[in-house]
Amino acid sequence: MARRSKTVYPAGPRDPNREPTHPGAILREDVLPAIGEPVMKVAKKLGVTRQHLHRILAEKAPITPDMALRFGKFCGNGPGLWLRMQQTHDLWHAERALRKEIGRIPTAKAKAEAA
Amino acid sequence: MARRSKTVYPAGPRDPNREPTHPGAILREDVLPAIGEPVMKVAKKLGVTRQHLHRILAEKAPITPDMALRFGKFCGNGPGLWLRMQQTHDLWHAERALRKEIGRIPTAKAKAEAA
DNA sequence: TTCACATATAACCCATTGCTTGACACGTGG
DNA sequence: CCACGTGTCAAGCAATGGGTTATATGTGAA
Repeated sequence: MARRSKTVYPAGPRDPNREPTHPGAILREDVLPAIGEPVMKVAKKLGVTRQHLHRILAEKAPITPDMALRFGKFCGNGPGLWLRMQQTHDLWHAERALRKEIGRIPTAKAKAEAA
Repeated sequence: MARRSKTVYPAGPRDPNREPTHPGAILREDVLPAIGEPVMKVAKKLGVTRQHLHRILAEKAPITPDMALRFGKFCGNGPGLWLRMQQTHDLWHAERALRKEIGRIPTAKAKAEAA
């Protein structure tokens, strides 16, 4: 099993201080080992360069909708999983980067329009 | 109520031939009217230019994680909704654009490694 | 009428991103 | 040696997100 977290079970609600797992980690630690094919061939089948696949595995490139569709087909589980993981990851980083700015945005109250 | 679909209830599974609603449509047709504030002021509060907000309302700019956080705070419902809508929208378009290419990607079978 | 303020759209510019190409060092097995 | 693989880097390119400026249109008040 992958060594991504010490938490075993149950996971409980997300810890906002831990960076959400990059989908590349799952691919690197779980998926590709299970497949057992060399990265070169996988990249070829996916229709991307081996360098780009490496960068995803190194968590240096994100899973775009494009890539989610490719992995989804290749893994047989559809694009949703990969896309959601990436989105969670992105959101976590954006939240950190914009925390101060978001704090300044007021919450709008719905105007009581005509009944 | 907005005139985005003839379907009333129940919605049923997604119709793959209909383009998923762009989040800008919800903002334009439901949210902003309910708020009742001029676009200029909303843009100011969100911390973006009014032109950019217009582009979103015209469905010509996407909801990025950045913008999702802003709308999430402003609307009080968090970024998830907006981000998911955009993702669904993006995925639908990517699926169309890459249909042929994805078809060529084989589905990998897990190698039966050591027991 | 003019003025202030709003909507809505378009063109341009710029920094960033996703991905490819090409190259490099390194390892392993025939 | 050589074929094949891993892993990383730098340069380049096309596309994108967003700001800035400008223009056309509309509306209510002095």
